[in-house]
Parts: sequence; C-alpha cells; structure tokens
Amino acid sequence: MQEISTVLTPDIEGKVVEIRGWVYRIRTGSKICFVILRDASNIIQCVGKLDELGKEKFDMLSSLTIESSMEITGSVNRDERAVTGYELKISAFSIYQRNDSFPVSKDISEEFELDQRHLWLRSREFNAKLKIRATIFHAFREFFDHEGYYEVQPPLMVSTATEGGSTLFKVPFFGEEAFLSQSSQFYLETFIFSLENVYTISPSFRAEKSRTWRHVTEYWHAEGEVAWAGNEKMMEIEEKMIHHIIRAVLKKNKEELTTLGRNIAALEESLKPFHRMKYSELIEKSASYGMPLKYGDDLGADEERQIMSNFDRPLFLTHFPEELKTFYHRPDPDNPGLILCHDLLAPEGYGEIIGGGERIWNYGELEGRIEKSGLKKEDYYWYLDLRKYGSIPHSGFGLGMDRLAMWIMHLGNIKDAMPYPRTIRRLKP
RNA sequence: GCCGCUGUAGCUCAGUCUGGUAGAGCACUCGCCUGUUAAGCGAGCGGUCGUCGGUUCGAGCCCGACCGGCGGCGCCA
Repeated sequence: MQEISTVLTPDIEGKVVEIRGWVYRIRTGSKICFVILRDASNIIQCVGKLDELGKEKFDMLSSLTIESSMEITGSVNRDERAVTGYELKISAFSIYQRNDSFPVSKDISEEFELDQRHLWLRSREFNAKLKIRATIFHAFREFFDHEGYYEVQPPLMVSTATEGGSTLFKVPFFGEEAFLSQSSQFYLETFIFSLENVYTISPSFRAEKSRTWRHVTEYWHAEGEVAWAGNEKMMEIEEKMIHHIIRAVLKKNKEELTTLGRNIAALEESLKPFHRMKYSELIEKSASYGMPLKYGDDLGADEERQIMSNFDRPLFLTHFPEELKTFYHRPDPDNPGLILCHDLLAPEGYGEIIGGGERIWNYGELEGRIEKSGLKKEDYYWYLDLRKYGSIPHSGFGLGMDRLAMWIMHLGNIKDAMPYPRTIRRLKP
C-alpha cells in the first residue's frame, strides 16, 4: 500500500501498486470507467475496462459514488490525458464503503460550504489549506525552540480581563463566574521570572458581535514574552520569526500555494526586511497613501487596507499616542505621550497581524494606569506582584495565527483560513 | 450597537415590477456511449415558494407583523 504522491513519479512507471483512498471523481462509459482516487497526498486517475474486469466487477466499479472509500491495485503508466500525468490501470479493487450521494457538489454557496465544513475539509482546496496551516504552526514553534525559548501552558479559564474593552465569554465555575481567556499575555509575563523567554500557542476568545472579514470569536493566539527585551529587540525577533514561517511555507508548500492560486513572488517579497515607521510619520504621509489622517486618529480596517496597499511587505508601526493603547503598554521616557509599542501590518491590504511592545515594569506606574483605566487593583494583584519582586524590563507580542494564515494563503475572509470558524451565528459543525 | 442585503426542489438560481394554480441547471434513478477531464445525450424523480395574518373570485408575486440567514463598520489578533 502506498501514498498516491509516491506513485506519481517516473521510476514507478510500469510497476504494479496498491493505493487506497476516496473516489474524487468518477466518469463512466459502457465499456470504460475512470475513477479519480484521492488520498491525503494527491489524486490519480484510475481506469477500469469491461473486457479486463468482467461484467460483474465492472458494474460494481462504475456504480461507485463520489467519496466512496476503496483500495485499488493496478499498473502505473504515464498518460498526458490524466489529471496528474499518470494513470493506474485497474486490475483489482475492493470497496470499504459505497456511500449515498455526497452532499457537497459543485454550485455551493459560502454558507452551505460552512454548514458542510466537516465534509468540505476533504476538498483539494481545504486539504491544501490544512497542510499550510500545519506548516505555519510547526514553523512558529520551531523558530522559538531553536532560539532557546520555552513553550508554556497558561490557563484558559480566568477571572479577569486583559484588554479593558473586549467582551468576555462567561462560564459558570462552581458558583463563581469565570471567563474564557482573551489573551494569555499576563500569565506569560509571570513565566518569564522563571524561564525568561517563553511562548505559547493557545486559543483566545472574544465575545464581540463582530461581523467582519478578519474577526472570529475563537482564534489561535501565538504569544511570546521576553525578559530584558525592549521594543526594538522585540520587533527584530518577530521579523525573524515571520521570515522563518514564510520560508518554511515556501519550502514545504509550493504545490499547495499553487493549488490556492497564491502569487508566490508577492509572498517572497516579505522575506526582505520589513518597513518601520512611527505613528506620527504615518500621519504625515497618510495623504500620500490615499488615506488622509490627523494626529490622534486610530487605524480602522479601511485605513489599514488603504495604507497597506502601498506596501509590498509588512510594516512595523511604532510609538502610538498613549490614548490609543491599553494600560499595560510602557510610555516612552524620551517622548512623553507616546508608547513603546508596535503593530505589525501585513501587506496586500491585510493589516494588523501582531500587536506588541514593552510592558510597564515600575509598580507605581502600573498601579496608576490600572486606576486611571477604571479597573480594580484587587483583580490584578498577581499581575502587580510581578512589579514588586525583582521587576525587570520586558516585552512581548500577540500574533493572530489565523490572520497570518489568511494573509499567507491570500484569502478574502478569516473563516476560509480556519477549519471550524466560530462567529456570532456559528457553533456548528 | 450601526448600515445594507436576503429567504422558491438536496444544491445553485430564475419567476415577484405587470396576481391566474411551479421553472432551469446540477445531484439522484433508468437508458445510450471504448479515452473521459466538474464528460455528453435522452427520459424520470423531486417543492405546505421562511412563518402567521390581511387584501382579492384567485397570492410565490400586493400589504402588515414575526422568525431565520448573509455582507460591511466599530472592537481587535
């Protein structure tokens, strides 16, 4: 038994092989039948003929349905007429299951496709997406492991919010009220006092009633926290990390990128050094980017999309005004009113994929910012404790893995970049 | 929370303006076809037109209410 991809090579030509998988397409004539078989690796056209199989076997073969599972034995030949260049001449086959007609066919709406996601995962398109996602997740871990970071596991049921404004999912918790984590940042900060450099990939949940192309209520959040690092250092690390991920995808998934119609040259542009710009500089140049902004304006989806249509690779935007960022960001001692933070905006109109920066490490300063934000000090006692016992300068970041995947695959909606997206109206399948 | 759109066969849609008893393609079943490429040709199967109420001799179509769904913005990753 072998993978279909290993059959599609010149040295197998003329040999007899056994393959197994699912019927991807079937076309029948009265004396000839084409079964295109699919497995995890690829597809191959198999041909069965009446005079070679006999009537009983031939009828059994030609009455198969799309997605029926089977195994096939036959000899392989090069054939320009076959989709993947090789054809298997069927000498024997056995059927695991002949199913009824498959619900997913051509002419399906986006909504129906989402209802049938559990079946749609089998499509060549989603097969390619899942392979690319696997590479992205693996490459992220590989990068930080190689750099000597430790992967840690923060809790997902928590008692406090990280971002002030975000809405939290409530969960009953033995008579108390718990929330699903919207970011592991604060917990990651606790780990650095033991391990110094840490990262995690874990789900984050946001109960906002968002209906946009880049928001979902459950997403994979890759976060890192680095002891002794400043904003500049943090950006250097992130740039290397993104470069590593893109290089891995280009190395392992060229075929899948092609299946998805991704412009590979455009993606390769992002292997070059990223652009860097201060918020104030962006405001000055905003008119020339076709999106005039004034100082103090925040960047919405339309603004980011318009600005990033001017860039061929990612842009680090730094030094935002204090009012635009949440309480834990560290103000710049050299530039009053500005924050030592960065957003990484993806090119080709994709916008924000990372938010990060230096964290306030002075106790009094953090205490003041918590109070100013109208939050209760008691809820954050453990977070404040970190600034009480051996506090150090440190930075961190949060990366939306699904947004990164959406950009790398050049998709129009985050829901198409993940297998089971959760939105305000979707909890199934 | 705000703005826009939508609901007819298993799926994708037409029919609604101009009211007269339900259509196409795909899927499925049967038949034909010895090289198909989301094959083709012929026949068949398939619908309480989102729900409730109203107008009318007559409502998929007009009016009202309700329910469901989609897209976009804000929020951010």
